[in-house]
Amino acid sequence: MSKIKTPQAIRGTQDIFGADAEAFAFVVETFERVRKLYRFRRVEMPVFEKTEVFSRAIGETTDVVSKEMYSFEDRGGESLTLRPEFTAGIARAFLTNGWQQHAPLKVATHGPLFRYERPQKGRYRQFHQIDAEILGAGEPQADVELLAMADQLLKELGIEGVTLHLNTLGDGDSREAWRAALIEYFAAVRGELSEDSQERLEKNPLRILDSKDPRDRKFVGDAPRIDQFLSDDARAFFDAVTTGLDAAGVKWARAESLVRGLDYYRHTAFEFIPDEGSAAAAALGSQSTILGGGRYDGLMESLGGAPTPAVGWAAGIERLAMLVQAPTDSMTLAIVIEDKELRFNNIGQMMASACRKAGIPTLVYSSGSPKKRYDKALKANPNAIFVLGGPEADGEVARLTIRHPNSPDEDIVAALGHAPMNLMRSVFGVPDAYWQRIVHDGGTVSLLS
RNA sequence: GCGAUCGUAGCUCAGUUGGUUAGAGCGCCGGUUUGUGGUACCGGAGGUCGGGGGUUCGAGACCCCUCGAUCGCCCCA
Repeated sequence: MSKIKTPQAIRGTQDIFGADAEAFAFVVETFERVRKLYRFRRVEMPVFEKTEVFSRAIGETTDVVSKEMYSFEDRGGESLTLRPEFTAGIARAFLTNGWQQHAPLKVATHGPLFRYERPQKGRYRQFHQIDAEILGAGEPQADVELLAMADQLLKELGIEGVTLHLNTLGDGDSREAWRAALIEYFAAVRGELSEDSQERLEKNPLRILDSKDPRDRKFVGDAPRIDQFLSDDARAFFDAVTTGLDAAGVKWARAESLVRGLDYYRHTAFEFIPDEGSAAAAALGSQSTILGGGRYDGLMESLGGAPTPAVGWAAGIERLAMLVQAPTDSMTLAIVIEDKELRFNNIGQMMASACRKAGIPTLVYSSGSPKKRYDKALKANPNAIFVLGGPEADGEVARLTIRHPNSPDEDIVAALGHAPMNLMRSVFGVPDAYWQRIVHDGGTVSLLS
């Protein structure tokens, strides 16, 4: 009989547990709270879509589409793809559900995304993002509000040392003119560029601007700048965004070489990036962007819809979680059942139930030797321990010992309220005043029949 | 897709130029002690040394393949 081999987890997936899971939840909870402050409406989206949703929206030549998608055929032979991002699916939903009627529509969501990449620090094949979009809003104030929300979120998460890097890619015409000028400029020095950038020259010349290779960097400084190609409208739009951010108290830095990888971006493009040398930068390894997005006025048309201006961002939950300290649950009550008689287990469960209904996180220890139970309870670092034991003196039916392993804690006394007190009174006839004093100071209650 | 490092107990790791029966700490289980419980001590369970092949009298150590992990490149959140 051969031993069954335990299957391994899929490469690049994570089983998140413990402090990491708490940090993850803290990010999501904070996002949910902040998005409500800005009245973004919650949406739930499918995890997979027809492949064309992504290939048309994101662009066939992008890395995401050309080599990172999890695509498969369903039983009907249709090509489906696990979503590599939120925006394309939301745009599809906007069109197929007639959400034009709600425009301008502010929506927020979060969940898993999938990209077939080599995993490394802060990058996974299944990863998770929070996402916010404003659909059907062409005015720069939408960009400002969206960024103000992102800025507030990071502050409420307690993330320090991160700066909003902001750029404009101009409108469609500006972007094309700039792109043409960049190709002309870099083509002239083609042979001196890095191999990667010679490749980029064909596929995505804008990306040469933020190449890390020193062979490229020496040419980047003198490369044509978007500002030279901005139309009056595009310039006015960007000015409105920047002055709006100043008014909203959002700090930002101009990043002329910031371009975003996906085809659909127009006008505003931005990333929140840790400052060099900061603790955040160290925690993230080579991954720098924690939140990124921009305006995608052309996207709806690529999906066959009417021209619809929109702007949005997404942030990696794992990356944010690496930068936050989740608040720990402050108050815990541990109930240790010392006697092995079954009825003590039941009394312990009644006590726990009463305490939990009163809002106190409560743990019950009822397995292993009495000493082990107590030791385990101590390791949970509770504010108070109730030890429920059998009778030790004549006339006793049970005794309850209350201990404060750390220091006497007023809060837990207040938080307990009357629920356990009432329980003790009804089960054992303990007077209120006595209970109050015992809980407060620690000690033993003798429970008489 | 490319590169570097790594893979020994549940966890963190030792394991000497290849040489008897593969070790420690923590954790887990059991017990003793401490006369009021987080300590200390004793004992126990737990390993096909990631998997496969090769070299050798002999491989956890060396070689090849493979899977996985970590970090970096590309790209991205």
